[in-house]
Amino acid sequence: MGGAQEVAPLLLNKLLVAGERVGRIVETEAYAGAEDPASHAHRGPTARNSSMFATAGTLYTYLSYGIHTCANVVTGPEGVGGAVLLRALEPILGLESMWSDRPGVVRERDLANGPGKLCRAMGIALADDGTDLCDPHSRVRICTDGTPPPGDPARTPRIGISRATSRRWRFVVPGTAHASRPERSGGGNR
DNA sequence: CTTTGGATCGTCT
DNA sequence: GACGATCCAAAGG
Repeated sequence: MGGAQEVAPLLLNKLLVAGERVGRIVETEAYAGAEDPASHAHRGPTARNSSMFATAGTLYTYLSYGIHTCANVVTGPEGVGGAVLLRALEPILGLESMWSDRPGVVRERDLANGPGKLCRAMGIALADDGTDLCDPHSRVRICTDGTPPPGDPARTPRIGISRATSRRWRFVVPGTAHASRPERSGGGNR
């Protein structure tokens, strides 16, 4: 496995499974280790981010703004602290559960078009931190239905951070209606 | 449509 | 004691 910024676009179009719920990943962000000032791993391992330093394929969940759970895929190698934040997905299976866990939502595309919403819709919690996403027996895991990652993912700066804002480490499936923000018109990709 | 501010709490300074 | 890898409702154009 390479660095987080290499893995992030490869996770696009993969399936995230949590119990009976399944969604297709359409938006990711890369966060590196000590070298990345915007990463939780920037200041080294702590009690909160310890699973970020685990082996590749580990789930790292954390509490955001005291309210929301966010989910990351650790990219390894062990001890580095690189991870990919899962920012949005397209609901595939288990829609009934998603609707009931997302009261007030009207449009299907609003079920999981944000990192906090994604965890809520999928039923992923802080307790799932440390899960082995590659183990077929895990409640939360990642697999594929054969759909390859897009050859030309949209690339933008990461959202919601105040440091290292010039790095364009956010990746989106082109044309998706399920990203956290609409496709910007006019295109243009580096 | 865009902008603004409140919610809420664990973690680190 | 301050600050978030966010979300939503409310208010303004």
